[in-house]
Amino acid sequence: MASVENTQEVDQLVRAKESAFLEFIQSKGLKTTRQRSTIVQVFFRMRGHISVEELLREVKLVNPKIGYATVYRTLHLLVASGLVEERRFGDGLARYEGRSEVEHHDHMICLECGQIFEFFNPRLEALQEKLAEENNFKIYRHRLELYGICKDVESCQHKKEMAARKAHKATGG
Amino acid sequence: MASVENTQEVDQLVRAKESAFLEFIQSKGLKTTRQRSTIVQVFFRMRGHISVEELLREVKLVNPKIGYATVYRTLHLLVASGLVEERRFGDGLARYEGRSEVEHHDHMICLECGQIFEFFNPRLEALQEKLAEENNFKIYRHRLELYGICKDVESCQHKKEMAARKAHKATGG
DNA sequence: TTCAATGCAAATCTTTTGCAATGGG
DNA sequence: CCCATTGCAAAAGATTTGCATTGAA
Repeated sequence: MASVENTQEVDQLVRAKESAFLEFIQSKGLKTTRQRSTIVQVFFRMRGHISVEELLREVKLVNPKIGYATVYRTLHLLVASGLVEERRFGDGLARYEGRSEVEHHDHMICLECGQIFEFFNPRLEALQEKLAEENNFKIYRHRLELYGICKDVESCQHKKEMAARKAHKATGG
Repeated sequence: MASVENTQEVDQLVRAKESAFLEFIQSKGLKTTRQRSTIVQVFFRMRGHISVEELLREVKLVNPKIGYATVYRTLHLLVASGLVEERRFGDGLARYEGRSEVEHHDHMICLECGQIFEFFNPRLEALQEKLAEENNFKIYRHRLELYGICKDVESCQHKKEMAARKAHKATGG
């Protein structure tokens, strides 16, 4: 689910993110370390909604001495810096997202294949603002997740229909 | 946050919920027990977004012998029966909601006082459906949570403003 | 009588923390 | 040099599970 990429484009993005992180680190009077550098670079080279375990696995390929604690601590710093967002989709473990965090977006989660799609709609955002206003509520942030079945490459909706038909056939005859 | 009520109306609702639960239990070939009955009755007598700990506390007032394990197990059955919904608002512990689950609704969570408000808007629902359709996605369920500051009885927005002003005054002079 | 349910404690899983050793500024 | 950071292991907090005992059907 969380793959690693290597292109010039990615290199550039990783460098930009890392220097933004260093700026944050320094602004707080904290220290730049080999471990933090490794974790940040590996993180931004990954794509998707990354769990701590997934990140640690990749980090260990670069430096096997780095452990859970440092990864957790660095992720917290990344979240504090605003470069990364923490999300929870209900399976009890945090996931971190940093690649496409520039613009806010919402999520569609496929219950069949586990894929997570991102989307954004201005009307939806506006409507939420309007509703909040009507209720004297000031929104700081929000979270919208649609859980269902996607019609992706492998066509989960198709598979689902086939399975249902098969089950019906089995019980019916 | 989770209070207990006693009115004829509530009695009736609790009885209805309990018999629905018994029906589910029996349909699955499971057994009705004193403990399950207690937990279900106490749960539906409570209001709000109930944590396991809150529920256990109330349950123990009725039967102190009942422990965490049984409460967890019964809540899972309640969720499986469709009478109760599990929610997670990001503080790392599950909350259960059963009282007003008849119609779907979304949530506004006040970051100041912790209160959780429920709301529902058909246009919002329709817009989500439309977006999903455009993306060939079939929604089974969704979750929308607005995090911010409420303007409730104690006026969190007012308190927030005062605090900011105070801080400004302190640093400014 | 039979097998699910209970209650306890132990185990699990994710995340955090204490602390001695390390290393950046 | 000073103090933040690391790495390990232990702790913490929420939830699950193993198992002997209890109790519904």
